[in-house]
Amino acid sequence: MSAESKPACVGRPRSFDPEVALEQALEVFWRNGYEGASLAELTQAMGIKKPSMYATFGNKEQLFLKAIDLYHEREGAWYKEAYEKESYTDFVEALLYGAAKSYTANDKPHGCALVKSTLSCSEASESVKETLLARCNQSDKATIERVKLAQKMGEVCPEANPEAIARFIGTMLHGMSSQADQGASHEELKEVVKVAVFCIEAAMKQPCSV
Amino acid sequence: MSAESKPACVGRPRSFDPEVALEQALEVFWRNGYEGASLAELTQAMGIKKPSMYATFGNKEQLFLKAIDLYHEREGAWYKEAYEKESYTDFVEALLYGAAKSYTANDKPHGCALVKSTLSCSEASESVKETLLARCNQSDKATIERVKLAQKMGEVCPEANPEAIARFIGTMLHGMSSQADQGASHEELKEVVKVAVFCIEAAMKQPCSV
DNA sequence: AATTATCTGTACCGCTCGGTACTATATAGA
DNA sequence: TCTATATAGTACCGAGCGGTACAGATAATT
Repeated sequence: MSAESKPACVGRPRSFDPEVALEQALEVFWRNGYEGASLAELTQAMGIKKPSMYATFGNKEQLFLKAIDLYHEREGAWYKEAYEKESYTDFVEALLYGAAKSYTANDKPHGCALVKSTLSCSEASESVKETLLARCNQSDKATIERVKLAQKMGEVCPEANPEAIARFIGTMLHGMSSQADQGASHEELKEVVKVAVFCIEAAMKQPCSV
Repeated sequence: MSAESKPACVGRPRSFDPEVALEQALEVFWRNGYEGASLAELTQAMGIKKPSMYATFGNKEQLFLKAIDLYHEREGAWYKEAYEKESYTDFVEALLYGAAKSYTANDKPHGCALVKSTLSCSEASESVKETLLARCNQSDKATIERVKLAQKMGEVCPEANPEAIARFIGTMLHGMSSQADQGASHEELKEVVKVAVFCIEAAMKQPCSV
């Protein structure tokens, strides 16, 4: 962070921890999306007043982007773990089951904070939406590369279209976020993943045409 | 409709067609979601002033619900067609390919109006969200029944979990809406469906464990 | 022509939004 | 103790929100 990197050892000391405040803000954004979260609700959750928030984080948009950074740090663990799996099927299973768990954690808002925020951005906040989309594209590209690797290793048949398979996985993740947001439980999402994984692995035993 | 059912042959005649105005409103809601669509933008698109809109449709919420009714009438065709297919695989293919086409039509906003609106409802408009969720649940139940029928006809193995399979299909639809909203093309969505259909049909040739 | 009923358009309501000017307060250094 | 610096809190800004009161316009009825 840049805002609190200054020692600020001269004036009146800050009476709150910016990191903790950012966690509270993230929870509000996660629950209500970027536009749905008002400054009044945000600052109340953070336990500070508006001028303190502006002095520390800049404005609502920058606060949101920093909160999303924190989201990646905190909630991106299952994502990284999936990419560390050696086999392709382990990767897919870790990704989907990890999402099922992460999207339905009891003490957090349900669904993916990124997907929710991106979808709930109206035209009024296009710049935020584009930043979020750039992040999503980054993830999509990583998935494509992972599928290409699997193809090279013979785990996915050579005729397959890696972009399409990666987008299929991305579609599942987006859909699961939507389902979780609308009230699906961890058990229900696990059942969905079970179906998806069974289908994917059945397809891998078939002569490939896709 | 109830608002324009009165002949209203006494006073000054209405100078616009409520059905046409509703179509314009639907397009705005579809593009921006329920909360993201402002009355100013709505009435401008409808070509009328706010008091005319309130006199004809009640308020923003009722206008939205009527617009969603119209959405079902107009855009629900592919959905009904899928349910008219005799075989299970035809049903699944019609449903998914129909969604791919409907969600990326050139002259319309991309994605599913229902899914988009439901996801972009913050806590401020819970009543709208619950109405939309009730509709979604209705569709989900229909899908479950369709899968159960397929199971009875021997097209899906008897050990399978119809709820899980139906929710998997629903997850695909939600995910595709999200992808379309974020810019995926018809071609890209068709590729995704191709992968999904290939996987599903491969799974059907397998001894079932799901 | 007068009356009555309905619709149209302007101009406004109270409220919330994101954002800020200004004052009071708390610390470090001189 | 006094000054400089940075934060905290109050009270406010203009803009946009959903919604409406009211006066003017347009038709059928008497």
